[in-house]
Amino acid sequence: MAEALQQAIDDTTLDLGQFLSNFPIPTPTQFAIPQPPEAVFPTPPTTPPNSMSGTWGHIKTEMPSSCAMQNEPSFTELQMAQSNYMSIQNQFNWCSSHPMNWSYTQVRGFLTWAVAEYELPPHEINFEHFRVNGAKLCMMSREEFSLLCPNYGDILYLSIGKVLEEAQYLYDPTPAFCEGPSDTTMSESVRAMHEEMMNMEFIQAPVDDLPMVDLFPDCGGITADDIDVNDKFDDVNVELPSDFPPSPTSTDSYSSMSPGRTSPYSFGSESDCDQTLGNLSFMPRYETSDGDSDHDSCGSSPHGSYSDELHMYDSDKDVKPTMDFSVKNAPINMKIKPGVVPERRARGRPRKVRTVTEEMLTTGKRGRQHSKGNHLWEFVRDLLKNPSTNPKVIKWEDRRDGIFRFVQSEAVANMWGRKKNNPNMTYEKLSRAMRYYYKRHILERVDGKRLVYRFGTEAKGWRENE
DNA sequence: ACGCATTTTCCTGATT
DNA sequence: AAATCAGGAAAATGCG
Repeated sequence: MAEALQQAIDDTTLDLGQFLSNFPIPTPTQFAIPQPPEAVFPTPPTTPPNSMSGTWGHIKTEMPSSCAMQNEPSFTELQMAQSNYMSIQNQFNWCSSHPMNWSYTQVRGFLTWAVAEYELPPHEINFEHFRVNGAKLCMMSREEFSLLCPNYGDILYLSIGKVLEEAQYLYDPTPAFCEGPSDTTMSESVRAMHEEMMNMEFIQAPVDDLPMVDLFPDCGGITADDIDVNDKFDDVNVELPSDFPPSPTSTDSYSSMSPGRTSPYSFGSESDCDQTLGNLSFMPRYETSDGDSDHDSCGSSPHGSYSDELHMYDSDKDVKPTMDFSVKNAPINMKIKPGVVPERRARGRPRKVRTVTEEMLTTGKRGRQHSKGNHLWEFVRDLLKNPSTNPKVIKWEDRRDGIFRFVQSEAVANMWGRKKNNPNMTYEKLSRAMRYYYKRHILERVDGKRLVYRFGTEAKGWRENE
């Protein structure tokens, strides 16, 4: 019995030394600086059965334990993750734990699932080649996947990324600084940097008995005040993994996932970046939306703010004034010409440019704009009906009168954005949509109370006996 | 193809 | 001071 247990432990845990060796400890500066834009890469073809939402490419990196304890994961993340991740268990029970925790058997289960899910020809995938535990699988680069499975390594690589993306929500507390300072006083560039940090995703060491790898012992070490606004990128070590796709053709950002990672847990190299950046094509911010929350490891290339800057340079739209960027280390076409004052961005919603390729890998559909049951007010109503969201993120103020309050406004926005495959959703935008409901009497104003709304005569289905 | 409905995005200004 | 509210404007998106 004890032997069997030990065997099981051996099978599920990883070699810590090896694990650590895969984590070159970045300096805070390296960590905080915005990464170059991420080439958009499609997600695997379908979300798991019963999943609540579409794709949402997140791969998290290790987070400081000191941070990990300060904030609980957002409800959105937990709920979605539970829904997606736990719903795809199969006979191997492979998704009952974090991929980093998987035994060889669970890895096999995952492979089995992937073969079925993506309709891969089983004879093309030699499971024996993947005789690794989950930790090792997660460490594998795209090239390694391709080596082990020449024709379908890419898909498997993306697939494990997808699974990690789902798994992260179950295991990952939001780091403290993700809730960082409200920053309307920050310069735009510092704000962008802060947003970049906020958008970094983190994976908590998934093995309970595995010591946390404290990569950033002082997670609060980086603050906006530490950053010289005018030197935002002066010491940027732009890092991209070696497999950073040059000149991506797959640009459906709504279905992008985590293209930049070499492995979900590894870091890229500077030289790689230099080689590839010049070939990248960039999309409008709206297009790159997934990337805001689509970051993977530190070697990846989150593209939120960085692409904004790029965008200033290649478009006369979608630019913000008062931004000052110097990207000494960036390729020439990524730099803002000195003295060029970006024009004010055009009003209205930025035009979207969409190109879809690699459709086989694309789950890719954006949440519908207004299909039945998909309206914002219905979504909000359903959150109120759901005991896992009410009262934690939204709650009744007066159940009978239909008055409710957003407890965690940004969490609700996050969830709404997730439903619509729009990671850029904010409470500000959501609330604008809410205000449109006043005219239609779906909502009524509740004066003097912030974050409080009331269902109107045209809103149905919110009453207890309805 | 077109118009409409429903957002989404951004903005300016006001209020809390 | 920051968050929120208000509502205009314009664009995106899906549906009929």
